Amino acid sequence: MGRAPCCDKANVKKGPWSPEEDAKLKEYIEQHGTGGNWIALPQKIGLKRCGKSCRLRWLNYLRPNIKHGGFSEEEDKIICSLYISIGSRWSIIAAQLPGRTDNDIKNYWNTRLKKKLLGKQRKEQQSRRGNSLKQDMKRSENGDSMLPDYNNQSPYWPELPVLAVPTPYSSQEQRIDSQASMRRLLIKLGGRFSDDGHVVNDGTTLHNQFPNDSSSTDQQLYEQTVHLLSSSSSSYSPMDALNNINRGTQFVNCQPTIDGANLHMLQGQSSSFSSELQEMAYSNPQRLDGMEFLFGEDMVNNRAVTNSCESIVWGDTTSQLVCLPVASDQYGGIQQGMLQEYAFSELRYPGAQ
DNA sequence: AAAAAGGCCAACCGCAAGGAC
DNA sequence: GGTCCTTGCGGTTGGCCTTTT
Repeated sequence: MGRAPCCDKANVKKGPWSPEEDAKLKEYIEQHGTGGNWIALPQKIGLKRCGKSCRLRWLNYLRPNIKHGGFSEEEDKIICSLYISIGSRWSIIAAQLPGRTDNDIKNYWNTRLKKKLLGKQRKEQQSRRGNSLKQDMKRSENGDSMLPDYNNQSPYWPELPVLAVPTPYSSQEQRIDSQASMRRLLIKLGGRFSDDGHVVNDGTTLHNQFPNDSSSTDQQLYEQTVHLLSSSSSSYSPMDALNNINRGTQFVNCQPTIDGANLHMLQGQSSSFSSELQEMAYSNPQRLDGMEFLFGEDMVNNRAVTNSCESIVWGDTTSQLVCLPVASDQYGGIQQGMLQEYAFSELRYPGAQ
């Protein structure tokens, strides 16, 4: 038995909404609310529309305080940061941008922001490649390796935002709102708060909440969000509330989220763009200066990482909340990074090396 | 000036989660 | 506990608009 259709498809209008339909819907909802039942709503007001369509129209266009277009630099940064951190969870991203809808952000990302960032990065890559090609040829003449000089390249990383969350808060009220917002976000992602408002994070809690499974995106999502918040500017107020979380907390048997050999994505999201970013990050840990907020101090500073059997201690700093990649036995440290970058570059610029 | 290509965005679709019964 | 229904979400599509050839 198949699923029952949510509405009578034959008797339902599709396509763009007319001003009359908009007016009907808006007027009704403003006066009566949705009544908790979108499916029944169009019949009540005599609209030949599917309930889902009404809901979408209301949420994306008719409800008050909706902003369209004109994304600010600040919003760009937030979107980029959150996308890199949590992937295409548009509803969560939208929740951090008042007045923006998930659909709007999704469209904006797919049509503009993604290209903007990749374009920048490719441009830099090309100009750098021109320089390094000259160097390679010079080395080749001297009998040196043809492998690129990884130590002398300028940052490969695109000019991504360096601030996870902006600091537009000028009043205490806004700070509180923002804390509440972040709190809701963390709860949504699986976090819990004790009565005093602190995140409950006693090790067992988290261990129980998230299955011991490297594919658990919720766990990773939670970790990354906390990390994101904890690494942002100290002037950002939600951190005041979150700063002390996770002290002494352990993720028992926490699996690394990036497998060194297979270049798994940080959070297992399916976005190829995010994958590209993560690959770049992983293959170029020495180039992540200033990107601590996304990848953790250790990764940025090229310090030791844990292996899959170790617990990750959420110590005095929260910077280790992101599970870091493991250098497998097969490859080692810098060599691995070089190999991966070489392969990645080859993929992007076949025959260029 | 016209056609083609590309960009953009509103809306649709199908799936999954969660609640009600 | 199982089934049905509704909601919410992310991916995709179709059509309009703009730019390029």
